[in-house]
Formats: sequence, structure tokens, C-alpha cells
Amino acid sequence: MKRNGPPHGGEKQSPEALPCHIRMTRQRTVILEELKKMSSHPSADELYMAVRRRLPRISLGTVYRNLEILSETGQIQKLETGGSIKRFDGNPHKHYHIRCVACGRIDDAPIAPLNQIEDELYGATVYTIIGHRLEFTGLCPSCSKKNASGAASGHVQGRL
Amino acid sequence: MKRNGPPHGGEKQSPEALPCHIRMTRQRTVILEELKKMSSHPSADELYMAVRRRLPRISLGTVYRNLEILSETGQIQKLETGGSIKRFDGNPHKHYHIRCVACGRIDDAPIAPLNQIEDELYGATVYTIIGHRLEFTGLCPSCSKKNASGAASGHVQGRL
DNA sequence: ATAACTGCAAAGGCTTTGCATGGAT
DNA sequence: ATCCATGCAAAGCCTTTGCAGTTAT
Repeated sequence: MKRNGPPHGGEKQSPEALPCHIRMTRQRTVILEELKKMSSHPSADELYMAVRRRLPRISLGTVYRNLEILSETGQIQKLETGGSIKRFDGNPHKHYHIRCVACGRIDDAPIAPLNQIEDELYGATVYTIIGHRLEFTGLCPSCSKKNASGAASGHVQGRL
Repeated sequence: MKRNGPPHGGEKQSPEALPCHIRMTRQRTVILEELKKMSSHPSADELYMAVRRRLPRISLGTVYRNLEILSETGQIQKLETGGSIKRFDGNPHKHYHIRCVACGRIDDAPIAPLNQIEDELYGATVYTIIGHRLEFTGLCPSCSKKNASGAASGHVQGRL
């Protein structure tokens, strides 16, 4: 079914020819609306939970499929962060993020894009450069508090 | 067995108290040696293949466990790149990478560390900053060639 | 002697996919 | 009418883990 793309979350999919006509289904509309409403850079599953409040019969697979399509059409961003769980951003514009290494929370990083940084590589790499991604890591307020109290051996949260 | 850490490759593990005495087993030695020998930032599985040439009976689980320990003791780096497959770097020093979005190949990015960049966030975020990661994306020579020839609809490789 | 480690296999978690059905254009 | 999209469930992939036996110190 997939031409030759990687399985799992592998490295990256082929540009995967999108269908000729992309239809606007109720599911797709709601997924997009809910994602744009959330500032929390949700995972597919978190978004699924949110969407389910409006479309109780939607399936997780549909959410995944739509997130893929929406990101391929540039309406949203699939975040490739350090964590292995994929997260999505309703804001399609280039910006950086900061990620809590303890709970996985992701926020926008208030810093201007490094527009020239890719130039530094031009003569120096054999790659054709496409872009770059800058991600800060840290502890969110909540985890940093927990870390300070139960500080014995530096315990950290399991997840969010 | 795991205290409270996330499952899968989740967000990040707790500092996971390492054992009191870390033994140097043959497996660990070979894994470290082979990794340092490879400049290709291999995945656990790729390294497993390499190590197996010297220790045919080693198990993949052992490779994973050792990579975890070695990275926690700072002898190697676990790369948190955009791809969802984890890769490892025998070079424990801070440096950036460039990743081929088509095949997942990773090379070092020949660019100096941005030592001051984290300062820009100090007043501006609620996070306690730990570090940052800069990753360039692009096409490696091999994929860029393939992309140019079969350029009809921009096909790209499936994996490495 | 004993805590740490290994091999093996099974479990786990996130993501993708096959298929029959439903729906947008 | 056509072909894209959905729901459901099963499969897939990478990674982690339980356990019993082994080994470094």
C-alpha cells in the first residue's frame, strides 16, 4: 500500500503523492480546528482525545492520516523533536521550540529564527541543505519544582 | 522494574540510578569499540550487526542496555534527532548534525557550537534551560542524485 | 560471594495499513 | 459516478523488560 516508504516513524516518508483532490471532510475540519485551538503541541493521541469530544466515533487512524496530510499540505507542522513521540503544531510558520526533558511538554521558544545559519554550511558539507531545526531542552516549571523537592537523586516525572 | 519512567522511547528517562559498580564486560567493551570505530552514527540495530561479527551470540537487548548505560555515563551520545529511530554517536563531545531526510543518514555538521544562544532565553521562558540541539536537514549526495534523476514527482528513498 | 550483566523471548507503545463501507465533489 | 476518506482491527517496528543463568569484582 505504501510504495516504498519506511515503516514506523522511520526516517521520513517520500513526498507521497497526495491524492489529486483533497476533500474537506468533517473529520479533517475538526482535527484542524482543534489543533489550532491548542497551544500545547499535542501528540496524535492527545489530539484524538480532544477531537473525540466533537466526533465520538472518529478513529485514531483517521487522526494520524489527517495529521499526515495536513502537514504535507503545509497547514500544520509535524514536529520532529528529540522525544520519540510525534507532536503537532497548528502554527505552520517556522519557529523553534523548547522541550521539557522530564514530561515532554513543548512550548514555543521566544527567539528569532537564525536566518543565516545555513549559509555557514554551504561550502563545508556534501549535503544539499534543506533547513534546520533548533530545539532547546529544559525543565518546565512544574517538573523543575518536582525536581527541586524530591531532589534526593534527581527524580523526574515519567511523562506528562 | 523501571521505577516510573516512560515506556517506549517516550520523552526521556529518569536519571535512573546507575548500578553502584559498573562492570566492564566483553560485550560492553566491544560495543563501545565498534561504535567509536563507526563514523556513521548507527542505530542500535546497525551497531548490533557490527558487534555480532565479533560476538555472534550477543543479543539486541544487551546492545540497547549498554548503549543506555554508556550514554548515561557520558561515554557516548544518544542522538535525539528528528527521525524516530534512535542513533548513537561514539563522540561524546557537543556538536551538531545534519540529517538526510530521505535516507536518515547522519553526519557531523561542520559548524561551531552556538555558545551564547541559550542566554537569549533566560528572561523569556518559564523553563529551566538545560541545553539545545541544532540539527540541519538536507539530502545526502546519494539521495540528492537519486532525487535529481527520477525527478518526476520528487521521489525519495525509503530508508537508508 | 554477590551484585551486575547477559541471552532469550515476550511484552509494550506508538504508528501504519488492509479492507469494506461511507461520503464529498 | 468516482475516488477519496473513514472505522475498525490487525500488523509492524523499534525498544524495553522479566527471568534464569553467567560473570566480573
